[in-house]
Amino acid sequence: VHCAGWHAGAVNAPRTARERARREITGEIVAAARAQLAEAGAQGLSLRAVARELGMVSSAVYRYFPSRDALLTTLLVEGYDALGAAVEEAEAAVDRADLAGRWAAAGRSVRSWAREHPHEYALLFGSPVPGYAAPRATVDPASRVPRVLLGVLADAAARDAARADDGPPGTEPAGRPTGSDGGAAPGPRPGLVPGLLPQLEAGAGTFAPEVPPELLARGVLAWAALLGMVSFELFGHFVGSVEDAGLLLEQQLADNAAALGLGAG
Amino acid sequence: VHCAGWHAGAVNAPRTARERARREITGEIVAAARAQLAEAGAQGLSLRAVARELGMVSSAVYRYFPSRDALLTTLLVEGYDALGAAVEEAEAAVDRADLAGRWAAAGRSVRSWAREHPHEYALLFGSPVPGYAAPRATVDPASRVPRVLLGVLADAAARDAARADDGPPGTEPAGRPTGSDGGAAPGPRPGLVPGLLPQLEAGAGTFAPEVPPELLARGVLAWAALLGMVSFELFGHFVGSVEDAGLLLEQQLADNAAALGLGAG
DNA sequence: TGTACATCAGTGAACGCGCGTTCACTGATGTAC
DNA sequence: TGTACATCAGTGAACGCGCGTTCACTGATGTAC
Repeated sequence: VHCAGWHAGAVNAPRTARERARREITGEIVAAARAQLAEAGAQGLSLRAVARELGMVSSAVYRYFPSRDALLTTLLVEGYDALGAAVEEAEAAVDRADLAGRWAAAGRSVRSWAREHPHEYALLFGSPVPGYAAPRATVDPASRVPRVLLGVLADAAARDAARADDGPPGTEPAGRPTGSDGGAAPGPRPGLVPGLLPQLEAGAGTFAPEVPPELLARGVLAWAALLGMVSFELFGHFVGSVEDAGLLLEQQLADNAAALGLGAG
Repeated sequence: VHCAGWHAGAVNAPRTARERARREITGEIVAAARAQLAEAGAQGLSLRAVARELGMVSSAVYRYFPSRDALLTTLLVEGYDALGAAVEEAEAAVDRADLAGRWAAAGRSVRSWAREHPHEYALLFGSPVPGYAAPRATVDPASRVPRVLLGVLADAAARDAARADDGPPGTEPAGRPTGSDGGAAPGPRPGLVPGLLPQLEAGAGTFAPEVPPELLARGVLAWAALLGMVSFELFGHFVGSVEDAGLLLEQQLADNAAALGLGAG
Protein backbone atom coordinates (compact mmCIF):
# COMPACT_ATOMS: atom_id res chain seq x y z
CA VAL A 1 0.00 0.00 0.00
CA HIS A 2 3.01 2.29 0.36
CA CYS A 3 3.57 2.65 -3.36
CA ALA A 4 0.77 5.09 -4.15
CA GLY A 5 0.87 5.09 -7.93
CA TRP A 6 1.20 8.13 -10.17
CA HIS A 7 -2.44 9.15 -10.40
CA ALA A 8 -3.49 9.80 -6.85
CA GLY A 9 -7.22 9.92 -6.37
CA ALA A 10 -8.17 7.32 -8.93
CA VAL A 11 -9.71 5.09 -6.33
CA ASN A 12 -10.44 1.98 -8.33
CA ALA A 13 -7.37 2.40 -10.48
CA PRO A 14 -5.84 -0.83 -11.72
CA ARG A 15 -2.67 -1.71 -9.87
CA THR A 16 -1.02 -3.79 -12.53
CA ALA A 17 -0.66 -3.82 -16.30
CA ARG A 18 -2.64 -7.01 -16.39
CA GLU A 19 -5.49 -5.43 -14.52
CA ARG A 20 -5.41 -2.37 -16.73
CA ALA A 21 -5.53 -4.53 -19.85
CA ARG A 22 -8.35 -6.60 -18.41
CA ARG A 23 -10.50 -3.54 -17.82
CA GLU A 24 -9.79 -2.15 -21.21
CA ILE A 25 -10.60 -5.35 -23.03
CA THR A 26 -13.70 -5.95 -20.93
CA GLY A 27 -14.84 -2.53 -22.04
CA GLU A 28 -14.07 -3.31 -25.64
CA ILE A 29 -16.05 -6.52 -25.44
CA VAL A 30 -19.06 -4.74 -24.02
CA ALA A 31 -18.77 -2.01 -26.63
CA ALA A 32 -18.59 -4.54 -29.44
CA ALA A 33 -21.56 -6.36 -27.97
CA ARG A 34 -23.50 -3.12 -27.84
CA ALA A 35 -22.72 -2.55 -31.50
CA GLN A 36 -23.91 -6.08 -32.21
CA LEU A 37 -27.26 -5.23 -30.64
CA ALA A 38 -27.88 -2.78 -33.43
CA GLU A 39 -27.36 -5.33 -36.14
CA ALA A 40 -28.71 -8.55 -34.74
CA GLY A 41 -30.75 -7.58 -31.72
CA ALA A 42 -30.45 -9.01 -28.25
CA GLN A 43 -31.36 -12.46 -29.36
CA GLY A 44 -28.78 -12.38 -32.12
CA LEU A 45 -26.00 -11.27 -29.83
CA SER A 46 -23.14 -13.66 -30.46
CA LEU A 47 -19.96 -14.21 -28.51
CA ARG A 48 -18.25 -15.42 -31.64
CA ALA A 49 -19.14 -12.27 -33.53
CA VAL A 50 -17.89 -10.14 -30.67
CA ALA A 51 -14.62 -12.06 -30.60
CA ARG A 52 -14.27 -11.73 -34.36
CA GLU A 53 -14.82 -8.00 -34.09
CA LEU A 54 -11.98 -7.72 -31.60
CA GLY A 55 -9.67 -10.04 -33.49
CA MET A 56 -9.71 -12.65 -30.77
CA VAL A 57 -10.52 -16.29 -30.93
CA SER A 58 -14.00 -17.01 -29.60
CA SER A 59 -12.91 -18.97 -26.58
CA ALA A 60 -10.84 -16.03 -25.35
CA VAL A 61 -13.99 -14.10 -24.49
CA TYR A 62 -14.64 -16.67 -21.78
CA ARG A 63 -11.76 -15.17 -19.82
CA TYR A 64 -14.00 -12.11 -19.41
CA PHE A 65 -17.55 -13.36 -19.38
CA PRO A 66 -18.60 -16.81 -18.26
CA SER A 67 -21.40 -17.03 -20.82
CA ARG A 68 -23.37 -15.19 -23.43
CA ASP A 69 -26.10 -14.50 -20.94
CA ALA A 70 -23.66 -12.83 -18.55
CA LEU A 71 -22.68 -10.48 -21.35
CA LEU A 72 -26.34 -9.74 -21.98
CA THR A 73 -26.84 -8.98 -18.31
CA THR A 74 -23.97 -6.51 -18.42
CA LEU A 75 -25.56 -4.80 -21.40
CA LEU A 76 -28.85 -4.58 -19.54
CA VAL A 77 -27.31 -3.17 -16.40
CA GLU A 78 -25.16 -0.66 -18.26
CA GLY A 79 -28.16 0.35 -20.34
CA TYR A 80 -30.35 1.00 -17.33
CA ASP A 81 -27.52 2.87 -15.69
CA ALA A 82 -26.86 5.04 -18.72
CA LEU A 83 -30.53 5.90 -19.05
CA GLY A 84 -30.84 6.50 -15.34
CA ALA A 85 -27.81 8.77 -15.28
CA ALA A 86 -29.08 10.79 -18.24
CA VAL A 87 -32.48 11.27 -16.65
CA GLU A 88 -31.06 12.10 -13.22
CA GLU A 89 -28.79 14.70 -14.73
CA ALA A 90 -31.52 16.31 -16.79
CA GLU A 91 -33.91 16.45 -13.87
CA ALA A 92 -31.30 17.76 -11.47
CA ALA A 93 -30.59 20.72 -13.74
CA VAL A 94 -34.08 22.15 -13.20
CA ASP A 95 -35.05 24.52 -10.38
CA ARG A 96 -36.30 22.34 -7.51
CA ALA A 97 -39.49 24.37 -7.17
CA ASP A 98 -40.43 23.87 -10.81
CA LEU A 99 -42.15 20.52 -10.46
CA ALA A 100 -43.67 20.47 -13.92
CA GLY A 101 -40.30 21.41 -15.37
CA ARG A 102 -38.54 18.63 -13.52
CA TRP A 103 -41.10 16.08 -14.67
CA ALA A 104 -40.86 17.30 -18.25
CA ALA A 105 -37.06 17.29 -18.20
CA ALA A 106 -37.09 13.69 -17.08
CA GLY A 107 -39.60 12.71 -19.74
CA ARG A 108 -37.73 14.47 -22.51
CA SER A 109 -34.46 12.91 -21.56
CA VAL A 110 -36.00 9.44 -21.58
CA ARG A 111 -37.04 10.04 -25.16
CA SER A 112 -33.71 11.57 -26.17
CA TRP A 113 -31.73 8.73 -24.71
CA ALA A 114 -34.03 6.22 -26.38
CA ARG A 115 -33.59 7.89 -29.74
CA GLU A 116 -29.85 7.99 -29.34
CA HIS A 117 -29.71 4.34 -28.26
CA PRO A 118 -32.66 2.69 -29.96
CA HIS A 119 -31.34 -0.83 -29.73
CA GLU A 120 -30.44 -0.55 -26.10
CA TYR A 121 -33.87 0.90 -25.51
CA ALA A 122 -35.36 -2.12 -27.24
CA LEU A 123 -33.29 -4.36 -25.00
CA LEU A 124 -34.51 -2.60 -21.87
CA PHE A 125 -38.15 -2.04 -22.72
CA GLY A 126 -38.96 -4.19 -25.74
CA SER A 127 -40.01 -7.80 -25.85
CA PRO A 128 -38.12 -10.04 -23.46
CA VAL A 129 -35.35 -12.16 -24.89
CA PRO A 130 -36.59 -15.76 -25.17
CA GLY A 131 -34.69 -18.08 -22.90
CA TYR A 132 -33.12 -15.29 -20.93
CA ALA A 133 -34.31 -14.23 -17.49
CA ALA A 134 -32.92 -10.98 -16.18
CA PRO A 135 -31.22 -11.58 -12.82
CA ARG A 136 -31.77 -9.55 -9.67
CA ALA A 137 -28.78 -7.38 -10.46
CA THR A 138 -30.84 -5.54 -13.06
CA VAL A 139 -33.63 -4.55 -10.71
CA ASP A 140 -31.80 -1.75 -8.98
CA PRO A 141 -30.49 0.04 -12.07
CA ALA A 142 -33.91 -0.37 -13.64
CA SER A 143 -35.48 1.62 -10.85
CA ARG A 144 -33.38 4.76 -11.29
CA VAL A 145 -35.79 6.54 -13.60
CA PRO A 146 -38.91 5.64 -11.62
CA ARG A 147 -37.11 6.92 -8.54
CA VAL A 148 -36.55 10.29 -10.17
CA LEU A 149 -40.21 10.54 -11.09
CA LEU A 150 -41.27 9.52 -7.61
CA GLY A 151 -39.06 12.25 -6.23
CA VAL A 152 -40.99 14.84 -8.19
CA LEU A 153 -44.29 13.41 -7.00
CA ALA A 154 -43.09 13.36 -3.40
CA ASP A 155 -42.18 17.03 -3.64
CA ALA A 156 -45.56 17.76 -5.15
CA ALA A 157 -47.27 15.98 -2.29
CA ALA A 158 -45.19 17.86 0.27
CA ARG A 159 -45.96 21.18 -1.36
CA ASP A 160 -49.68 20.47 -1.48
CA ALA A 161 -49.68 19.36 2.14
CA ALA A 162 -47.94 22.58 3.16
CA ARG A 163 -50.47 24.66 1.24
CA ALA A 164 -53.36 22.83 2.81
CA ASP A 165 -51.94 23.54 6.28
CA ASP A 166 -51.04 27.18 5.72
CA GLY A 167 -53.56 28.70 3.39
CA PRO A 168 -57.24 29.24 4.07
CA PRO A 169 -59.68 26.91 2.31
CA GLY A 170 -60.12 27.87 -1.30
CA THR A 171 -56.51 28.59 -2.16
CA GLU A 172 -55.95 25.17 -3.58
CA PRO A 173 -55.42 24.89 -7.33
CA ALA A 174 -58.70 25.78 -8.96
CA GLY A 175 -61.03 23.53 -10.88
CA ARG A 176 -59.63 20.31 -9.59
CA PRO A 177 -62.01 18.34 -7.40
CA THR A 178 -60.56 16.49 -4.46
CA GLY A 179 -60.45 12.75 -4.97
CA SER A 180 -63.49 11.12 -3.44
CA ASP A 181 -61.26 8.45 -2.00
CA GLY A 182 -58.27 10.15 -0.51
CA GLY A 183 -57.40 12.19 2.50
CA ALA A 184 -56.55 15.86 2.74
CA ALA A 185 -54.16 16.08 -0.20
CA PRO A 186 -55.80 17.42 -3.35
CA GLY A 187 -55.67 14.32 -5.49
CA PRO A 188 -55.65 14.78 -9.22
CA ARG A 189 -58.96 14.24 -11.00
CA PRO A 190 -61.44 11.48 -10.21
CA GLY A 191 -60.98 9.09 -7.32
CA LEU A 192 -59.30 5.75 -7.39
CA VAL A 193 -60.94 2.69 -8.78
CA PRO A 194 -62.09 0.39 -5.96
CA GLY A 195 -59.42 -2.06 -4.92
CA LEU A 196 -56.50 -0.19 -6.38
CA LEU A 197 -55.60 1.63 -3.19
CA PRO A 198 -54.57 -1.31 -1.01
CA GLN A 199 -52.69 -2.78 -3.88
CA LEU A 200 -50.69 0.38 -4.44
CA GLU A 201 -49.90 0.64 -0.77
CA ALA A 202 -48.56 -2.90 -0.80
CA GLY A 203 -46.65 -2.46 -4.05
CA ALA A 204 -45.29 0.70 -5.60
CA GLY A 205 -46.21 2.72 -2.53
CA THR A 206 -43.57 1.04 -0.42
CA PHE A 207 -40.94 2.83 -2.50
CA ALA A 208 -42.44 6.22 -1.73
CA PRO A 209 -44.81 6.11 1.23
CA GLU A 210 -45.05 9.89 1.31
CA VAL A 211 -46.78 10.03 -2.07
CA PRO A 212 -50.55 9.76 -1.71
CA PRO A 213 -52.07 6.84 -3.61
CA GLU A 214 -54.08 8.98 -6.02
CA LEU A 215 -50.89 10.65 -7.14
CA LEU A 216 -48.97 7.42 -7.16
CA ALA A 217 -51.52 5.74 -9.40
CA ARG A 218 -51.38 8.59 -11.89
CA GLY A 219 -47.61 8.55 -11.70
CA VAL A 220 -47.42 4.90 -12.61
CA LEU A 221 -49.88 5.43 -15.44
CA ALA A 222 -47.88 8.40 -16.70
CA TRP A 223 -44.64 6.43 -16.62
CA ALA A 224 -46.20 3.59 -18.58
CA ALA A 225 -47.72 6.09 -20.99
CA LEU A 226 -44.38 7.75 -21.54
CA LEU A 227 -42.71 4.49 -22.45
CA GLY A 228 -45.71 3.54 -24.56
CA MET A 229 -45.21 6.65 -26.61
CA VAL A 230 -41.48 6.26 -26.95
CA SER A 231 -41.95 2.63 -27.94
CA PHE A 232 -44.53 3.61 -30.53
CA GLU A 233 -42.11 6.07 -31.99
CA LEU A 234 -39.06 3.84 -32.00
CA PHE A 235 -40.82 0.68 -33.05
CA GLY A 236 -42.45 2.39 -36.00
CA HIS A 237 -46.10 2.45 -34.98
CA PHE A 238 -46.46 6.17 -35.61
CA VAL A 239 -45.35 5.96 -39.22
CA GLY A 240 -48.08 7.48 -41.36
CA SER A 241 -50.09 8.98 -38.54
CA VAL A 242 -47.75 11.04 -36.37
CA GLU A 243 -44.92 12.94 -37.98
CA ASP A 244 -43.10 14.49 -35.04
CA ALA A 245 -43.48 12.46 -31.90
CA GLY A 246 -41.60 15.16 -30.01
CA LEU A 247 -44.63 17.41 -30.14
CA LEU A 248 -46.85 14.60 -28.98
CA LEU A 249 -44.49 14.06 -26.07
CA GLU A 250 -44.79 17.74 -25.18
CA GLN A 251 -48.54 17.34 -25.19
CA GLN A 252 -48.28 14.35 -22.97
CA LEU A 253 -45.99 16.14 -20.53
CA ALA A 254 -48.30 19.13 -20.42
CA ASP A 255 -51.26 16.86 -19.74
CA ASN A 256 -49.24 15.02 -17.12
CA ALA A 257 -48.43 18.24 -15.34
CA ALA A 258 -52.13 19.07 -15.20
CA ALA A 259 -53.27 15.60 -14.18
CA LEU A 260 -50.58 15.27 -11.52
CA GLY A 261 -51.19 18.76 -10.18
CA LEU A 262 -47.58 19.81 -10.74
CA GLY A 263 -48.57 23.40 -11.43
CA ALA A 264 -47.75 25.36 -14.57
CA GLY A 265 -44.11 25.35 -15.61
CA VAL B 1 -69.51 -23.63 -62.60
CA HIS B 2 -72.54 -25.88 -63.04
CA CYS B 3 -71.41 -28.39 -60.44
CA ALA B 4 -72.30 -26.39 -57.34
CA GLY B 5 -70.71 -28.54 -54.66
CA TRP B 6 -72.37 -29.87 -51.57
CA HIS B 7 -71.98 -26.97 -49.25
CA ALA B 8 -73.70 -24.13 -50.97
CA GLY B 9 -72.79 -20.76 -49.59
CA ALA B 10 -69.21 -21.56 -48.64
CA VAL B 11 -67.89 -19.04 -51.09
CA ASN B 12 -64.19 -19.68 -50.97
CA ALA B 13 -64.60 -23.38 -50.52
CA PRO B 14 -61.82 -25.46 -52.03
CA ARG B 15 -62.85 -27.15 -55.28
CA THR B 16 -60.45 -30.05 -55.23
CA ALA B 17 -58.86 -32.38 -52.70
CA ARG B 18 -55.51 -30.87 -53.47
CA GLU B 19 -56.79 -27.42 -52.70
CA ARG B 20 -58.39 -28.62 -49.50
CA ALA B 21 -55.16 -30.26 -48.39
CA ARG B 22 -53.20 -27.15 -49.26
CA ARG B 23 -55.37 -24.98 -47.07
CA GLU B 24 -55.24 -27.38 -44.23
CA ILE B 25 -51.49 -27.75 -44.29
CA THR B 26 -50.96 -24.04 -44.74
CA GLY B 27 -52.99 -23.60 -41.59
CA GLU B 28 -50.97 -26.21 -39.77
CA ILE B 29 -47.75 -24.51 -40.77
CA VAL B 30 -48.95 -21.18 -39.48
CA ALA B 31 -50.18 -22.78 -36.27
CA ALA B 32 -46.86 -24.51 -35.71
CA ALA B 33 -45.06 -21.27 -36.41
CA ARG B 34 -47.25 -19.50 -33.89
CA ALA B 35 -46.35 -22.12 -31.32
CA GLN B 36 -42.69 -21.57 -32.18
CA LEU B 37 -43.09 -17.90 -31.35
CA ALA B 38 -43.70 -18.84 -27.76
CA GLU B 39 -40.52 -20.80 -27.44
CA ALA B 40 -38.02 -18.97 -29.56
CA GLY B 41 -39.55 -15.61 -30.30
CA ALA B 42 -39.99 -14.00 -33.67
CA GLN B 43 -36.31 -13.91 -34.35
CA GLY B 44 -35.92 -17.55 -33.50
CA LEU B 45 -38.75 -18.63 -35.76
CA SER B 46 -37.32 -21.42 -37.87
CA LEU B 47 -38.69 -23.04 -40.98
CA ARG B 48 -36.82 -26.20 -40.16
CA ALA B 49 -38.35 -26.41 -36.71
CA VAL B 50 -41.81 -25.87 -38.17
CA ALA B 51 -41.22 -28.62 -40.72
CA ARG B 52 -39.93 -30.93 -38.01
CA GLU B 53 -43.04 -30.25 -35.94
CA LEU B 54 -45.25 -31.28 -38.84
CA GLY B 55 -43.14 -34.29 -39.76
CA MET B 56 -42.17 -32.83 -43.11
CA VAL B 57 -38.80 -32.31 -44.59
CA SER B 58 -37.72 -28.69 -44.36
CA SER B 59 -37.75 -28.02 -48.08
CA ALA B 60 -41.40 -29.01 -48.28
CA VAL B 61 -42.42 -25.86 -46.45
CA TYR B 62 -41.26 -23.90 -49.47
CA ARG B 63 -44.29 -25.20 -51.34
CA TYR B 64 -46.35 -23.05 -48.99
CA PHE B 65 -44.23 -20.09 -48.08
CA PRO B 66 -41.50 -18.69 -50.29
CA SER B 67 -39.32 -17.73 -47.35
CA ARG B 68 -39.10 -17.46 -43.61
CA ASP B 69 -39.96 -13.79 -43.81
CA ALA B 70 -43.17 -14.52 -45.68
CA LEU B 71 -44.20 -16.81 -42.87
CA LEU B 72 -43.42 -14.07 -40.37
CA THR B 73 -45.53 -11.65 -42.35
CA THR B 74 -48.45 -14.06 -42.21
CA LEU B 75 -48.08 -14.31 -38.46
CA LEU B 76 -48.08 -10.53 -38.20
CA VAL B 77 -51.15 -10.10 -40.37
CA GLU B 78 -53.08 -12.86 -38.65
CA GLY B 79 -52.09 -11.46 -35.28
CA TYR B 80 -53.31 -7.98 -36.09
CA ASP B 81 -56.49 -9.42 -37.51
CA ALA B 82 -57.17 -11.57 -34.48
CA LEU B 83 -56.61 -8.68 -32.13
CA GLY B 84 -58.68 -6.39 -34.32
CA ALA B 85 -61.56 -8.84 -34.48
CA ALA B 86 -61.54 -9.34 -30.72
CA VAL B 87 -61.61 -5.63 -30.07
CA GLU B 88 -64.27 -4.96 -32.68
CA GLU B 89 -66.49 -7.62 -31.24
CA ALA B 90 -66.09 -6.42 -27.67
CA GLU B 91 -66.77 -2.83 -28.59
CA ALA B 92 -69.75 -3.70 -30.76
CA ALA B 93 -71.45 -5.46 -27.88
CA VAL B 94 -71.83 -2.23 -25.93
CA ASP B 95 -74.76 0.16 -26.23
CA ARG B 96 -73.83 2.74 -28.87
CA ALA B 97 -74.72 5.62 -26.60
CA ASP B 98 -72.40 4.45 -23.85
CA LEU B 99 -69.21 6.01 -25.13
CA ALA B 100 -67.15 5.41 -22.01
CA GLY B 101 -68.33 1.80 -21.98
CA ARG B 102 -67.35 1.30 -25.60
CA TRP B 103 -63.90 2.77 -24.99
CA ALA B 104 -63.42 0.65 -21.90
CA ALA B 105 -64.58 -2.51 -23.64
CA ALA B 106 -62.04 -1.94 -26.38
CA GLY B 107 -59.27 -1.29 -23.89
CA ARG B 108 -60.07 -4.33 -21.81
CA SER B 109 -60.18 -6.59 -24.79
CA VAL B 110 -56.79 -5.38 -25.96
CA ARG B 111 -55.38 -6.43 -22.63
CA SER B 112 -57.24 -9.74 -22.56
CA TRP B 113 -56.10 -10.66 -26.02
CA ALA B 114 -52.54 -9.70 -25.18
CA ARG B 115 -52.57 -11.85 -22.06
CA GLU B 116 -53.99 -14.76 -23.97
CA HIS B 117 -51.45 -14.38 -26.78
CA PRO B 118 -48.39 -12.85 -25.13
CA HIS B 119 -45.94 -13.91 -27.79
CA GLU B 120 -48.07 -12.69 -30.63
CA TYR B 121 -48.51 -9.45 -28.73
CA ALA B 122 -44.74 -9.19 -28.47
CA LEU B 123 -44.49 -9.76 -32.20
CA LEU B 124 -46.99 -7.01 -32.93
CA PHE B 125 -45.96 -4.40 -30.40
CA GLY B 126 -42.56 -5.38 -29.06
CA SER B 127 -39.17 -4.64 -30.46
CA PRO B 128 -38.94 -4.97 -34.23
CA VAL B 129 -37.35 -8.12 -35.59
CA PRO B 130 -33.82 -7.30 -36.79
CA GLY B 131 -33.44 -7.71 -40.51
CA TYR B 132 -37.17 -7.89 -41.10
CA ALA B 133 -39.21 -5.03 -42.45
CA ALA B 134 -42.97 -5.40 -42.24
CA PRO B 135 -44.48 -5.03 -45.70
CA ARG B 136 -47.43 -2.81 -46.63
CA ALA B 137 -49.81 -5.71 -46.23
CA THR B 138 -49.56 -5.37 -42.46
CA VAL B 139 -50.60 -1.72 -42.34
CA ASP B 140 -54.27 -2.28 -42.87
CA PRO B 141 -54.82 -5.02 -40.28
CA ALA B 142 -52.72 -3.00 -37.85
CA SER B 143 -55.17 -0.14 -38.07
CA ARG B 144 -58.24 -2.07 -36.98
CA VAL B 145 -57.99 -1.27 -33.31
CA PRO B 146 -57.16 2.40 -33.80
CA ARG B 147 -60.16 2.58 -36.11
CA VAL B 148 -62.44 1.29 -33.38
CA LEU B 149 -61.11 3.86 -30.95
CA LEU B 150 -61.49 6.63 -33.52
CA GLY B 151 -65.08 5.56 -34.00
CA VAL B 152 -65.80 6.17 -30.34
CA LEU B 153 -64.11 9.54 -30.50
CA ALA B 154 -66.04 10.48 -33.62
CA ASP B 155 -69.31 9.66 -31.88
CA ALA B 156 -68.22 11.68 -28.89
CA ALA B 157 -67.48 14.65 -31.13
CA ALA B 158 -70.85 14.31 -32.87
CA ARG B 159 -72.68 14.12 -29.56
CA ASP B 160 -70.90 17.17 -28.20
CA ALA B 161 -71.57 19.11 -31.38
CA ALA B 162 -75.28 18.26 -31.15
CA ARG B 163 -75.40 19.36 -27.53
CA ALA B 164 -73.65 22.62 -28.35
CA ASP B 165 -76.24 23.34 -31.06
CA ASP B 166 -79.34 22.35 -29.11
CA GLY B 167 -78.82 23.20 -25.51
CA PRO B 168 -78.42 26.65 -24.00
CA PRO B 169 -74.92 27.67 -22.93
CA GLY B 170 -73.98 26.07 -19.65
CA THR B 171 -75.31 22.60 -20.28
CA GLU B 172 -71.98 21.29 -21.38
CA PRO B 173 -70.24 18.83 -19.09
CA ALA B 174 -69.23 20.77 -16.00
CA GLY B 175 -65.78 21.63 -14.81
CA ARG B 176 -64.03 21.10 -18.08
CA PRO B 177 -62.66 24.25 -19.66
CA THR B 178 -62.88 24.59 -23.41
CA GLY B 179 -59.54 24.17 -25.11
CA SER B 180 -57.89 27.51 -25.77
CA ASP B 181 -57.04 26.38 -29.23
CA GLY B 182 -60.05 24.68 -30.68
CA GLY B 183 -63.43 25.52 -32.04
CA ALA B 184 -66.85 24.96 -30.56
CA ALA B 185 -66.39 21.40 -29.40
CA PRO B 186 -65.59 21.11 -25.72
CA GLY B 187 -62.04 19.87 -25.92
CA PRO B 188 -60.77 17.85 -23.02
CA ARG B 189 -58.52 19.68 -20.57
CA PRO B 190 -55.82 22.18 -21.56
CA GLY B 191 -55.24 23.30 -25.13
CA LEU B 192 -52.92 21.79 -27.63
CA VAL B 193 -49.20 22.37 -27.56
CA PRO B 194 -48.21 24.81 -30.32
CA GLY B 195 -47.41 23.11 -33.60
CA LEU B 196 -49.23 19.90 -32.85
CA LEU B 197 -52.46 20.91 -34.52
CA PRO B 198 -51.27 21.18 -38.14
CA GLN B 199 -49.33 18.00 -37.72
CA LEU B 200 -52.35 16.08 -36.51
CA GLU B 201 -54.46 17.42 -39.34
CA ALA B 202 -51.88 16.20 -41.82
CA GLY B 203 -51.38 12.85 -40.13
CA ALA B 204 -53.77 10.93 -37.93
CA GLY B 205 -56.56 13.42 -38.62
CA THR B 206 -56.87 12.29 -42.21
CA PHE B 207 -58.27 9.00 -40.94
CA ALA B 208 -60.99 10.74 -38.96
CA PRO B 209 -61.49 14.33 -40.08
CA GLU B 210 -64.64 14.62 -37.97
CA VAL B 211 -62.71 14.25 -34.72
CA PRO B 212 -61.49 17.61 -33.43
CA PRO B 213 -57.73 17.79 -32.99
CA GLU B 214 -57.82 18.21 -29.20
CA LEU B 215 -59.71 14.97 -28.92
CA LEU B 216 -57.57 13.27 -31.54
CA ALA B 217 -54.37 14.18 -29.72
CA ARG B 218 -55.70 12.76 -26.46
CA GLY B 219 -56.91 9.70 -28.29
CA VAL B 220 -53.49 8.99 -29.70
CA LEU B 221 -51.92 9.52 -26.29
CA ALA B 222 -54.46 7.22 -24.69
CA TRP B 223 -53.83 4.52 -27.26
CA ALA B 224 -50.08 4.70 -26.71
CA ALA B 225 -50.64 4.73 -22.95
CA LEU B 226 -52.82 1.65 -23.15
CA LEU B 227 -50.18 -0.31 -25.01
CA GLY B 228 -47.53 1.06 -22.71
CA MET B 229 -49.37 -0.41 -19.78
CA VAL B 230 -50.03 -3.74 -21.43
CA SER B 231 -46.39 -3.94 -22.46
CA PHE B 232 -45.27 -3.16 -18.93
CA GLU B 233 -47.43 -5.94 -17.65
CA LEU B 234 -46.49 -8.55 -20.21
CA PHE B 235 -42.81 -7.70 -20.39
CA GLY B 236 -42.44 -7.90 -16.65
CA HIS B 237 -41.83 -4.29 -15.69
CA PHE B 238 -44.58 -4.27 -13.08
CA VAL B 239 -43.12 -7.16 -11.13
CA GLY B 240 -42.60 -6.01 -7.59
CA SER B 241 -44.49 -2.75 -7.86
CA VAL B 242 -47.92 -3.50 -9.32
CA GLU B 243 -49.67 -6.71 -8.43
CA ASP B 244 -52.84 -6.61 -10.48
CA ALA B 245 -52.42 -4.62 -13.65
CA GLY B 246 -56.12 -5.13 -14.37
CA LEU B 247 -57.03 -2.62 -11.70
CA LEU B 248 -54.50 -0.20 -13.05
CA LEU B 249 -56.08 -0.60 -16.45
CA GLU B 250 -59.47 0.21 -14.98
CA GLN B 251 -57.98 3.35 -13.48
CA GLN B 252 -56.55 4.27 -16.83
CA LEU B 253 -59.84 3.70 -18.61
CA ALA B 254 -61.70 5.76 -16.03
CA ASP B 255 -59.20 8.58 -16.42
CA ASN B 256 -59.43 8.25 -20.19
CA ALA B 257 -63.19 8.60 -20.08
CA ALA B 258 -62.81 11.79 -18.09
CA ALA B 259 -60.00 13.22 -20.17
CA LEU B 260 -61.72 12.42 -23.44
CA GLY B 261 -65.08 13.70 -22.26
CA LEU B 262 -66.82 10.42 -22.89
CA GLY B 263 -69.23 10.93 -20.05
CA ALA B 264 -69.72 8.58 -17.12
CA GLY B 265 -70.37 4.96 -18.04
C1' DT C 1 -65.40 -43.77 -69.27
C1' DG C 2 -60.60 -44.02 -70.28
C1' DT C 3 -56.19 -42.47 -71.55
C1' DA C 4 -52.16 -38.94 -71.99
C1' DC C 5 -50.28 -35.13 -70.14
C1' DA C 6 -49.52 -31.30 -66.86
C1' DT C 7 -49.38 -29.78 -62.30
C1' DC C 8 -47.69 -29.86 -57.90
C1' DA C 9 -46.65 -31.89 -52.92
C1' DG C 10 -43.15 -33.87 -50.74
C1' DT C 11 -38.22 -36.25 -50.56
C1' DG C 12 -33.36 -36.42 -49.63
C1' DA C 13 -29.05 -34.68 -50.23
C1' DA C 14 -26.22 -30.96 -50.38
C1' DC C 15 -24.07 -26.03 -49.92
C1' DG C 16 -22.27 -22.84 -46.95
C1' DC C 17 -22.86 -20.80 -43.13
C1' DG C 18 -23.73 -19.86 -38.11
C1' DC C 19 -23.63 -20.76 -32.94
C1' DG C 20 -22.06 -21.72 -27.44
C1' DT C 21 -18.98 -24.07 -24.92
C1' DT C 22 -14.95 -27.17 -23.52
C1' DC C 23 -10.22 -28.46 -23.29
C1' DA C 24 -5.29 -29.08 -23.41
C1' DC C 25 -1.81 -25.96 -24.65
C1' DT C 26 1.76 -21.89 -24.89
C1' DG C 27 3.73 -17.91 -23.32
C1' DA C 28 3.54 -13.62 -21.03
C1' DT C 29 2.79 -11.16 -16.58
C1' DG C 30 2.96 -10.94 -11.59
C1' DT C 31 4.72 -12.39 -6.93
C1' DA C 32 7.33 -14.37 -3.06
C1' DC C 33 11.61 -15.36 -1.45
C1' DT D 1 18.48 -7.64 -7.78
C1' DG D 2 17.62 -12.24 -9.32
C1' DT D 3 15.51 -16.58 -9.46
C1' DA D 4 11.40 -20.08 -9.03
C1' DC D 5 6.82 -20.55 -9.14
C1' DA D 6 1.89 -19.27 -9.74
C1' DT D 7 -1.43 -16.89 -12.24
C1' DC D 8 -3.87 -15.95 -16.16
C1' DA D 9 -4.72 -14.18 -21.28
C1' DG D 10 -5.14 -15.99 -25.46
C1' DT D 11 -4.73 -20.11 -29.04
C1' DG D 12 -6.50 -23.72 -31.95
C1' DA D 13 -9.03 -27.63 -32.47
C1' DA D 14 -12.98 -29.99 -31.59
C1' DC D 15 -18.00 -31.42 -30.18
C1' DG D 16 -22.54 -31.26 -31.39
C1' DC D 17 -25.76 -28.64 -32.76
C1' DG D 18 -28.52 -25.17 -35.46
C1' DC D 19 -30.10 -22.47 -39.71
C1' DG D 20 -32.21 -20.87 -44.87
C1' DT D 21 -32.30 -22.14 -49.30
C1' DT D 22 -31.55 -24.83 -53.78
C1' DC D 23 -32.04 -28.73 -56.74
C1' DA D 24 -32.98 -32.94 -59.18
C1' DC D 25 -36.15 -36.46 -58.15
C1' DT D 26 -40.60 -39.49 -57.37
C1' DG D 27 -45.25 -40.18 -57.21
C1' DA D 28 -49.84 -38.66 -56.46
C1' DT D 29 -53.63 -35.55 -57.99
C1' DG D 30 -56.09 -32.96 -61.51
C1' DT D 31 -57.46 -31.91 -66.40
C1' DA D 32 -58.31 -32.03 -71.36
C1' DC D 33 -59.51 -34.75 -74.97
